[in-house]
Amino acid sequence: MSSEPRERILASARALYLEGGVQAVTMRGVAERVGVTATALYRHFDNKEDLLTELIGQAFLTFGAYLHRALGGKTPMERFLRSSESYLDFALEQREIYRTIFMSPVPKPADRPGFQSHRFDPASTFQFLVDRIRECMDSGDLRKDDPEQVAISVWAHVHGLASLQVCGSFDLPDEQFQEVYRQSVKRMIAGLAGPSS
Amino acid sequence: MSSEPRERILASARALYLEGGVQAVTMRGVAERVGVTATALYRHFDNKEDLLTELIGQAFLTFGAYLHRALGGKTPMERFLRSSESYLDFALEQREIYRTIFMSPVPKPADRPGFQSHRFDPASTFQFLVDRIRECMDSGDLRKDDPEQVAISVWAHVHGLASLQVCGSFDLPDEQFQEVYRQSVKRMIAGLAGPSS
DNA sequence: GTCTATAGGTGGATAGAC
DNA sequence: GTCTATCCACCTATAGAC
Repeated sequence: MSSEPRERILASARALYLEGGVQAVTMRGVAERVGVTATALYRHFDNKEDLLTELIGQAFLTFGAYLHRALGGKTPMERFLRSSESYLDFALEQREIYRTIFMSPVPKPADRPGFQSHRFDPASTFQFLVDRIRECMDSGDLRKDDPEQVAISVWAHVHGLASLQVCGSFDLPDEQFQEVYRQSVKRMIAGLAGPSS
Repeated sequence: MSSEPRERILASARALYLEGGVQAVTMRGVAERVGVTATALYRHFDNKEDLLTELIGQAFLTFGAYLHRALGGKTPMERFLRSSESYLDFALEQREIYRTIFMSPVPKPADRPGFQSHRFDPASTFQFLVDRIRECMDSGDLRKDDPEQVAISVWAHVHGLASLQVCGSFDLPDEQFQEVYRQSVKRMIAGLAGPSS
C-alpha cells in the first residue's frame, strides 16, 4: 500500500484521541508520536479537519461492528438483549468514540456542506433498534405498541445508563456496573408498577 | 455591595457560556463584553479557573431551584412525576448548564485539591430521586423494590431522553419532544412486556 | 517525503504606569 | 481599578530547501 504512512498517522491520532478526546489531537502531537515533524503530515492530509473526519469515519465503522454481533442471536428477544449488551460493550471499551458519536452535538448538514451521513450514525442505530423491537412485538415477546416510540424509550434508557457511567457519575467499577445495567434492562421491560417479576 | 463589578463580570461570562459552552468563555471575551480590558478581570478573580468555578457553582443552584419545584406536588406520585418534568425543563431551558453538570466527566477529588461538592451535584440529584421513589413504594404507587436500583433506572431513562434531545439526536422540536418524553415516562412505569396499559 | 524557518492566530497571565 | 505593553505557551498552516 502506498498509504501506509497514512495509516500510521491515523493510528497515532486515534491513540491521542482515546487518551484525551478531540482536543488532545493536535498536528504537532500526532507528528511527534509518529516521529516526524508536523509539516510532514500535510503530505498525507490536506488539513486537520481532513484527518479528524477520517478518524471519525473509522469510529462509526467500529460501532457498526459491535452492533452487528447482536444479529447472531437466535430469537428476536435474544437479538434484542444482545443489542443492548453490544451497545454497552462499545460504550465502555470505546469511551471516547462513544462520547463523540452519542454525547456530542450532532452536526447539522448546514454546518458541513457536503456532509455525508455514515452507515452507523445515531439515526441508523435507531433504525436498527426499531427493527429489533418490531421483531419482538411480532413474536409476542413484547407488547404490541408503536415500535418507534418504544425504541426511543429503550435507546434513551441504555444510553442514559452508558453515558452516566462513561462520565463517572455512578462511581462504580465497570464490572459492577454491567450487572446493574442488565438488571435495569430487565426492569425497563417489566416496568416499575404492577406485580413483582 | 463592593462586589458589583464582580457580578457584572459573572453575568458576561454566563452569557458567553450559554452561547457557546465553556470554550466560549475567554478572559478577553468576557472583558470585551463587560467593556474593560482583560487584565482588569484579574482584580476580581485570581485566574480563569476561579471565575469558572464560581460560574458553575451558581449553575448548580439554578438546577436545585428547578428540582425544588417538584416538592409542591401533593401526593408521592405527583412529586415523582413533577420531578421528571422539572428535570426536563431544566435540561431544555438551561442546555449548556445541563451539559456541564450531567454530560461532562465528573471531576474527581484527586483532580481538584480542595474540591467541594455542591449542594446539587449528580450525587444529591440521585438522592433526591431515591427519596421520591421510596415515597411511591411506601404509598403503593410503585412496586416494592430496591429504591436505589430503581432510581438508577429512572434517572438513566430521563437523562437519556434529555441528553439525546440536547445533542439534537432526535431532530424534534422541543414542544413535540416534551410529549414524547411524558409518554416514555409512562412506558417506563408500565413496562414494555405484559398487557397494554 | 521530510525537513527548517516562519507567518499568523488565540489565549492566559504579569509588570508597572496612571 | 483600569490601562498599555509585553511575555509565554500552544496551535494551524505555508514556502522553499534537501
